[in-house]
Amino acid sequence: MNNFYRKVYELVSTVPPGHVVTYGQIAAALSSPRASRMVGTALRSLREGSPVPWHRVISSKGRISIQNMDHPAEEQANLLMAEGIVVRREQDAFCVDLARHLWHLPIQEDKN
DNA sequence: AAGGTGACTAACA
DNA sequence: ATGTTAGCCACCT
Repeated sequence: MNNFYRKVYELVSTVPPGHVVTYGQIAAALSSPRASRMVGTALRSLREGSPVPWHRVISSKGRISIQNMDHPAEEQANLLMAEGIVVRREQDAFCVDLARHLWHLPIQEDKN
């Protein structure tokens, strides 16, 4: 099934406020650890009114790697900080304290 | 229909 | 240590 996007959205939606997940985590949960780019692509296609907490998804190094002009990294950083997430300002990008806020994704049932 | 493009990652040089 | 390269695979031209 091509519900890849939908799965991504559902998975991201399970992340509670105050926590973050990485693209790789989601990709791995969808059984393709290296398909993390697809996760980013999926989030990129989200519209403004989307219920999906896209801002809780960051790179494996805890950096905000967003490249969407409509929603600059600074805005994502603000959204995260509004949830109590510790966001540090780096030279290039913002950095989230993974050890502190990384969320453990719900375990996926094994395939039939 | 076929090929290019990524809001990524991990492995190499 | 930083810079490149290859793999991923659904979506867009």
